[in-house]
Amino acid sequence: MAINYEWYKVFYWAAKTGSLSQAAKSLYLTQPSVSHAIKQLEESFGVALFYRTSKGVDLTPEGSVLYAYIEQSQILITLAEEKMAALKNLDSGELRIGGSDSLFKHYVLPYLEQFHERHPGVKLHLNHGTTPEVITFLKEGRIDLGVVRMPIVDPQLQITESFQLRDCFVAGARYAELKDQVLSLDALLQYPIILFSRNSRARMTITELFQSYGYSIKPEIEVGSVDLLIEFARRGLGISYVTREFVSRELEEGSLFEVRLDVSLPPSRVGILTMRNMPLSSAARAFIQLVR
Amino acid sequence: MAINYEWYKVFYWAAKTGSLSQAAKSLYLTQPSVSHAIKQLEESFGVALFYRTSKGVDLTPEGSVLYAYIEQSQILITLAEEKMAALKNLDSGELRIGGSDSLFKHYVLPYLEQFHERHPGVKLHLNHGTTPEVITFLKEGRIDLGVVRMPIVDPQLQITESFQLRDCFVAGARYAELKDQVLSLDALLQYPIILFSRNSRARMTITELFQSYGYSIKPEIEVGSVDLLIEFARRGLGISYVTREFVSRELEEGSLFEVRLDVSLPPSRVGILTMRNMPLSSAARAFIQLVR
DNA sequence: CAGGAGATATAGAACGTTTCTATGGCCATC
DNA sequence: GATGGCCATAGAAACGTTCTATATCTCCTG
Repeated sequence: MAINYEWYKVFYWAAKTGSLSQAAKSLYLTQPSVSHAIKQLEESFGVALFYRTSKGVDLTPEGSVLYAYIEQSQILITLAEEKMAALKNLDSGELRIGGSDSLFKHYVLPYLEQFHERHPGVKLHLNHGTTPEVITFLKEGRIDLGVVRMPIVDPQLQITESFQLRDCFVAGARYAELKDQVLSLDALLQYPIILFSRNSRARMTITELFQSYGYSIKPEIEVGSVDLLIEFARRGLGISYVTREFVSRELEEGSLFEVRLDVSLPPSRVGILTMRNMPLSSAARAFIQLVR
Repeated sequence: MAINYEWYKVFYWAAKTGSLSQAAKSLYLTQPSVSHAIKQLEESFGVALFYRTSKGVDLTPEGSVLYAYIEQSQILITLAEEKMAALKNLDSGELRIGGSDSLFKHYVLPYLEQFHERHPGVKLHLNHGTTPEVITFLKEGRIDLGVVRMPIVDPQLQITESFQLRDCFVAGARYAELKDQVLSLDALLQYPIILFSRNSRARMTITELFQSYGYSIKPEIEVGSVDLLIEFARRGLGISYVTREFVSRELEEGSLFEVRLDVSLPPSRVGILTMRNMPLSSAARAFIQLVR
């Protein structure tokens, strides 16, 4: 006869309490059910597991041997169930996010702080990379979600659009004369331009914009981080193309000002990427909920 | 929803094989059954356990956590089942027997040898004691079976009668003149008698026999072991009252001879005692089978 | 690009097994 | 001798697993 693992649960409680009636209570069953389950277990092994006494039941030597194993097994299952509950309640687990450094710093960080405050048991892993790298991480299962600039077109990905970002050109005190002007693209190109290095979405966007107007934008300086973009502009090395939301502090304190143009720069959104058709972890679900 | 421990078995195999179809084969189920079980487990936890891919299934991070526990648990259960099979097949386990030293030496030993040869994995424990002690051991669960002289009357005990023993008086060369005689009880009492110490069944039996004929038997010497009983008789210190089966070697080689009497001494049987209403271990069952 | 192979998901019916109630027997205790 | 607690048994009912049949998706192949 095949053994039903449920019987082990019954056996465990019967042995632990020394009473079929008690076991029945613990398991919210009736005593005959427990009696029946034990009987089937005994028949399966062809060995008696309990001595029936007037006070309850005692393990036979064979029953004791079985109990030694089953007790451990049941304890592990109990631990597993507690652990799963902890995972679901976000008392443990982990959240792995991919994205660019600048998005992390300016956009994800406040949410992460909030998330961590609410769920201190969840470990956070941040993997920075370019948008294609983030998508690869996602497809390889190395991260739970990616935070990148829109637009992204990929049928495998589930995209949740979030915050809107507007890019703009900014300059420092050195070009103070531009403060009150509205420049044409043509006029802007007379100044030294600082752009983010090639493989970024912002760079592609602005290049395409100039092309669509028949111009070609060629940066004087290329840098690899948003921080340098800002720093170079402040020091007057040129006019930087940045995301306005990332320089809000500098704009407020006046160390940078926006160079207005006579064309509008297309806004873009931050998208949260997850794998379509792949279940999300509780932590990832909770984080997306928070961001939305 | 309450978790059915059978689902863990399904989960284990699904995770182990990385395929619901494979798990179904291993468990002799159909694929939809496995799919259903996993689904219920996931619903119980409120967490996805597997990523479904075109090639099969992969554990989610949460599923991996669960698997770490469940794998151990299932391995323990497998070990338990193997151990129980070994116990039943008498590849392991133990057999605890209580009885008197003399019965062990002359009666139980050959059977034990045979048993041990057949089931070398079964550990043997011998506890010697008087008949009342053996019965106490039995009732306390310290031994599986007792080997004692009949008769025993105890409603709690299950008694299997076995070999017949006949007691007799034996003497050594010193009393060679008795070899061809048939003595009356009266005549026997003229000789020095050697008896086993008080609290033995044999002693009680012979005392009662003499009393029933109106005599009183008073030993010259009392000893505490059958070996001494034999040794003293051989050295001519008196006539010993022994179990004939225990001195068969001495009778054959002629170092002792039986002193015949004109009354017949009542035979007694060896009884194998077990607890009534208590299941026997496989080893005990096998041993009793062997002895009968 | 169409089609096949193989994977999982879903729906609904059938089957089997657990679970229950009711009862009896046993033992210890009062 | 009565009472209460314990386990075993019997039979019925309800529940849940398991099945067959089918759908959907992906990957691989001709």
